[in-house]
Amino acid sequence: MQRETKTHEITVDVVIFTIKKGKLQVLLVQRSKEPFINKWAIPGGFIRLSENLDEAAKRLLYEKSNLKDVYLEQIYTFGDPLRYPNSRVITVAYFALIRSENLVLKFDKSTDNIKDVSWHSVYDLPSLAFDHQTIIEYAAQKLRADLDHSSTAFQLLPQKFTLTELQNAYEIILNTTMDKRNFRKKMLSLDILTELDEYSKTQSKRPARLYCFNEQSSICKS
Amino acid sequence: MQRETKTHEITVDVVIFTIKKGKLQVLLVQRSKEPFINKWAIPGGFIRLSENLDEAAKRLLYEKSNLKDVYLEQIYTFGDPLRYPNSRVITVAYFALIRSENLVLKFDKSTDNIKDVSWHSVYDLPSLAFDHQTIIEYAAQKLRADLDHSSTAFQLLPQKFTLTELQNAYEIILNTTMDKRNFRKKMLSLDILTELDEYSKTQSKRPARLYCFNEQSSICKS
DNA sequence: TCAAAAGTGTTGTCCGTACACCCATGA
DNA sequence: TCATGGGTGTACGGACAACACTTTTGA
Repeated sequence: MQRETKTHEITVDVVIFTIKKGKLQVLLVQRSKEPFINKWAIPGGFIRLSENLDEAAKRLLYEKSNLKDVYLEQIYTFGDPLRYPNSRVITVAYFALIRSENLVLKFDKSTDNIKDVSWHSVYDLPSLAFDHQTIIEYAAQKLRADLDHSSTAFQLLPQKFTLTELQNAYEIILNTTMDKRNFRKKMLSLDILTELDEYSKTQSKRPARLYCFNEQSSICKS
Repeated sequence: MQRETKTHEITVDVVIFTIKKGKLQVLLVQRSKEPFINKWAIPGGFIRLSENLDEAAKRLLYEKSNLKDVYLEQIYTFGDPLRYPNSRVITVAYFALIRSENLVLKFDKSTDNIKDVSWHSVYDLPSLAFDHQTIIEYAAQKLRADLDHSSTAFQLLPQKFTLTELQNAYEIILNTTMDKRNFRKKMLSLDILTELDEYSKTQSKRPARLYCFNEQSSICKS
């Protein structure tokens, strides 16, 4: 990180959320060099001159997770002069939502200066580099605020899901519990779900009906 | 603006809102040089290495309006590679709310490269430089979204105000009309207003009771 | 036949909305 | 005395919250 302290640098950092093992988790990378060697951090990187901020976030996400077509949202821009030691780095924070089933972690230790990559529950984070603790808190707060007003939760579920799975996602994100009947009534009244003629054949006792999410009232593919 | 195109630059732009003549207005500056000579723009500028983003916005606001202690909120960060001709400038947009009564416009034509400064209704904007039209739309949208959830509207009113003035502010910002009885009932039920033993002595016929806003339930100074 | 999760309705409360008239004052 | 804006209450409907039992299946 040789640089003079005369200029600002600007990065994009991406808080990657998934639901895994019944918990809301974020993808963290462990740094293999100073500053904050061995500390965990959210993935990020510099913005190329040719790309806009969303594209930069998308590229970083692809580099880490191999995933495209992921839900991404800008959260906030952090620019405290002291957030980065020995240089001025302003970062535009994003969050991404991915279905953990799809994920193939992909990282290159030599070029990325990363020692390890893994998931961590948002309620049990290791010691984090920079102001990344704050960024994750902002991200989680925005994710929760988004839940009501959009199609956010579906981004974390497989294409076909049961109402119980959907409710679990809400409960995990909001860290609360909800009444089953009220939840179903509400969801079904929103006209955003298509009832499929398929049932889950999982470990449970009674098979549950599967639904899919209609974005823009298009019919889900069966 | 001598620079190479190899680096990003980062600025803060501030959409300054006020209510004036019954309209929601923004402060715009007319550019006296290229690019976009003669076009109007929202005030902005570079971030100093020693200041964080909020401080930069605060300073820019002070330089333009002479006001301190103003309500400021980060909106969004815009970074399209083409938003600025011939260079890459990423901007962190803020909005500010000020009481127009207090305002003394202050600008220095020679150093600011500004030809003129004036207020414009958000519904009747001149042709704007860069992507500033988009930024103002984002700002107005966020301002409207904030109205319910916080003390936002009070930032645009004098310390003591009548319920009709408050309602007018809401109506102007949301570009709608509201029922007087319902509005008053709602506002009074929120426990955020202190009823004063004072009445407006303005042009109107019957004097109206004045209220003030209790931030954190502190008593307004009389 | 049992265990485990799926599925299903009703009731009360609260909040938002619609709606019209009298009051106090200055000119 | 009149014109102008200030000030007030009620009734309806929709949304949300609380609450418990039956059904279906696999083991």
